[in-house]
Amino acid sequence: MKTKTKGKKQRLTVDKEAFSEESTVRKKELVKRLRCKERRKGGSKESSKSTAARTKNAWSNKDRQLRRLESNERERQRMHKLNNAFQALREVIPHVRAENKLSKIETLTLAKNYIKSLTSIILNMSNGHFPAAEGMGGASGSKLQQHYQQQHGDGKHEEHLKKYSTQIHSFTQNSCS
DNA sequence: TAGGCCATCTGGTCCT
DNA sequence: AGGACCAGATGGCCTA
Repeated sequence: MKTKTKGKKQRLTVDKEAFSEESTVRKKELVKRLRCKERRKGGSKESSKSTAARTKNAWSNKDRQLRRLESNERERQRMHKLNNAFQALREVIPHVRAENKLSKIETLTLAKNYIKSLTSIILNMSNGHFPAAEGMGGASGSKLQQHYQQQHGDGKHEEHLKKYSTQIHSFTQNSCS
C-alpha cells in the first residue's frame, strides 16, 4: 500500500474558480482544448452520428461550448460525490489508519470481504437464529442465512474471516513500508 | 523510467 | 429535452 501525499494537481482544466470567472477566459480555454481535441482525433470517426448529435450540430458554437462546460461541471460534481462515498466507505472499514489512504479498488475489495466476514460472524454467533428478528416475523435472520448460503454455501465462515484478516494485515504492512 | 492511481474531459446512451 | 450515467482517452503526480 502506498502512502499518498499528493499535493494539488496542476491541471489544464476548467476548475470551479475558473468556471465562475469571467466568460472570456473560459471560452479561450475551451476553444484551446477543443482545438487540441480536434487535432488528437485527426478526423478519425466522422460517421454514425446519433439524432441527438445531429440536433446538437444545429446549435451555435457558443451554445455548444456553454452546454459542454455545464455538463463538465455536472460530471465533476458527480465524481466528487462518488469520491465522497468512497471516503465514507474508507472511514467505516476498521484497522485502516487515515493517513494510509486506501485506493478505490482496495476499498471495494476490503469492504466486500469485511461484509462477508461480518455476515459469517453473525451467523456463527446466532446459528442462524435471530431472536430480535422474530418479533418482526423472524424473516430477517433466515433471509440473511439463506442469502449467505446462496452466495457461499455452508462452512466457509472461517475461511472468510481468515481472508479478511489476511487482507487487513497485508494492507497495513504495505502502507507502513 | 515504467507503472499505478487519479481527476478531468468528452461523446454516447439511458432514464425521467 | 435535458440530466445522469458510463467508458475511453489523456495527462499529472507519485513511488519503486
